[in-house]
Amino acid sequence: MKNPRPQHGKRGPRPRQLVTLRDIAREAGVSASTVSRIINGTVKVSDELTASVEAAIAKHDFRPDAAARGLALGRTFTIGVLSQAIDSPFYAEGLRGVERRLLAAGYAALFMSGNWNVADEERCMRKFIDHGVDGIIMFSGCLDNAAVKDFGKRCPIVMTGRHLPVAHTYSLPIKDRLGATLAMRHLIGLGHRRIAFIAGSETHPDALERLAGYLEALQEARIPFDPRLVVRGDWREEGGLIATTQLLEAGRAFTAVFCVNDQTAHGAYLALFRHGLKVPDDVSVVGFDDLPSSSYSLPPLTSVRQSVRVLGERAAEAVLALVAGRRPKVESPPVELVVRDSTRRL
Amino acid sequence: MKNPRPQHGKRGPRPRQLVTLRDIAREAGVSASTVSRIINGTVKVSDELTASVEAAIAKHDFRPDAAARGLALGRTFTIGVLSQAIDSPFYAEGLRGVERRLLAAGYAALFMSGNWNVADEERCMRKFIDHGVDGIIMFSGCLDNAAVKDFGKRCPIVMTGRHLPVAHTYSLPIKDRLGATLAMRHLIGLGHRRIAFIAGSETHPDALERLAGYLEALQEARIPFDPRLVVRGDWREEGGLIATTQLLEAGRAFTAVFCVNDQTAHGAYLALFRHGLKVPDDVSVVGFDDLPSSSYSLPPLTSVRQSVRVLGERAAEAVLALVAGRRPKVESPPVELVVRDSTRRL
DNA sequence: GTGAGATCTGCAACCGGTTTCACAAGACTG
DNA sequence: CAGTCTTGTGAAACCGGTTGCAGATCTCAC
Repeated sequence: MKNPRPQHGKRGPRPRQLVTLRDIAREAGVSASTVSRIINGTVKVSDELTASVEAAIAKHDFRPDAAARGLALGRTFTIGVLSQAIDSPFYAEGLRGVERRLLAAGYAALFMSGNWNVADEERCMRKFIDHGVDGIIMFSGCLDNAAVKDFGKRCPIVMTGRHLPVAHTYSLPIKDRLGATLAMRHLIGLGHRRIAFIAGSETHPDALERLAGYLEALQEARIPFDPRLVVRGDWREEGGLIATTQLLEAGRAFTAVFCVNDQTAHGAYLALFRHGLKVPDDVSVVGFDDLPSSSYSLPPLTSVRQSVRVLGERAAEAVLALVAGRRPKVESPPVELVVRDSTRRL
Repeated sequence: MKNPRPQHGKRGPRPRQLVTLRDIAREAGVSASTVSRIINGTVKVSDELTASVEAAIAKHDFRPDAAARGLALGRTFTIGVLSQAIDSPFYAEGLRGVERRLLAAGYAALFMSGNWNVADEERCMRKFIDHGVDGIIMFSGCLDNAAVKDFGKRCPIVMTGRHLPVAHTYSLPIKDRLGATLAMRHLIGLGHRRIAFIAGSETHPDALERLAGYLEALQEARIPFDPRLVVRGDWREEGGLIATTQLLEAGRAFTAVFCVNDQTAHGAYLALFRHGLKVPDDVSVVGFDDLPSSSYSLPPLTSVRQSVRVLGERAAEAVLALVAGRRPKVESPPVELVVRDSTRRL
């Protein structure tokens, strides 16, 4: 005699499957294989049987068990998405894009945050593998290439930012340098010569490239580089606040600030505000990323826009292609400068 | 003769499991059950065998297949988390809290966005079920009670905001009304009498409760309610901008604005700015939620704080308890008013 | 009427773990 | 030294889907 299925709360963790494919098969008077075929539409089944099976499915609101299907099929229809912090407005935009695209394809996303440190990133990646994701999207992580390559052996990976020539891996570059020069040319075109730069972390590739763009634009305009106008931030408001305060208190003369990203610019705003300086009357400010909130800052911020949301969508597109065994054919979204009210002609 | 395992890109979607538990067993000269027991520590196994099995595991970097384990165990160690939008700074904070707590417990989170509409929410919930999540966290959804109850039959649910008396369901109320009265009392205490309110959507329970708090505080102070001072927003910057502009252009006299949330307040800021009004000199503004960015708005925003991150952590705590068959013992985080520079005495 | 071909369906073997149960060996008791 | 109790291990049966293969039925042509 078969013992009854374990009930909910007691010991059995889940009530297992309430109703299984074989239950449906029995009820409809067919075999399990037929039910499976009808659900997946893999082979033509007579209308008669289809109808009776569908009736049984509807009656019990049957949904095939994900784990069982995953086991049989060898895929879980889940993609791991690694960002640095889910509550960073920058990454959030990207995740949004990823989510949309994946959902449309019937995939779900497992989001995890690397917190800007290697150990956490590694842990996340490991967890992705353990959860059996079909693919991984990495938003410009700090994991070294060898490690990524290693994970790449277990499942396809799409990276934004970095380029990595590994099989079953795809890279979606971010046009950091170009974006930075756009911002700088804008300021220079308005007559600014003393332009400060609030940088990101010293190791992050995106940060380095943006700095490179800053330098390139200066050189292009034959403006001598003054290292005292470059201060390190931390990608966040706080860093921008501290760095700008530092510049101001050190008495550095500057008429404009280019910030490595919008959050930094918001911090800079506050520092300027506290020192009684007005944007753009006293100092012009340009950001990078064009966060949604930036069009609501006071004054609305001029910023470099490379839609992170679109980047996310494309990354999702690419990872789906990899999973399906196709070669992805997607490009990074275009970069442009969005001019608002935080910059003015000298 | 056994045919070789399918290779990566070609036909088989995934390379299946590179190395299985039975492979390890064979290599270590033991049975599969022993390996399983060693991995999970369910039963004591002799040190000798343990050592040789662990060696084999390490050698091949073996990781048990999630789908297979999920099938056998009846759980997937995955929790579905429904918010309205992953890129909303409000929800992002909550998701962050959820993520932390779940990760610590070895669970992963499947995040999905309901986009403030019932159809999407329902679709998300269905997807959660299809993916076999062990539990669900809903951040104040708009799904009706009956539907939630229905999903509750399939897996445990924790809701924030709403209260729902259903088995295997737990609610974590948000102290909307109390928070709103705190904000209002602050303004009234500063001498304001003409206080506008920018509301949220008309149906959302949180929005209604905050409105109720607004009314309650007015009544408490014996200030007559002027319906023309209440305008509907949409929880976002844009709604705040439009609503405030409307108030200003209709020539309504007011000395303070209480906004249903911080994003709305940021929109209000911009509207006031565009009309040449200064905060707090001309108009005082109070928000709700105390988003991280609010301490960087100009001027820094006075706001009601009920840590959404902590709320997320507690929700995660609760859902883990439910999954384990325990009764959750968690409470909503406290509410307090954070006074910054956007309000002044009349 | 029979054979070839096409179409539909069921059996049974898988996917890769976990767990019940039985059994063997060692530890204790009397 | 027989008998009971513990303890460690393996064989085999699950979990709930998918799918290769073979057999059944039906069509059509000669």
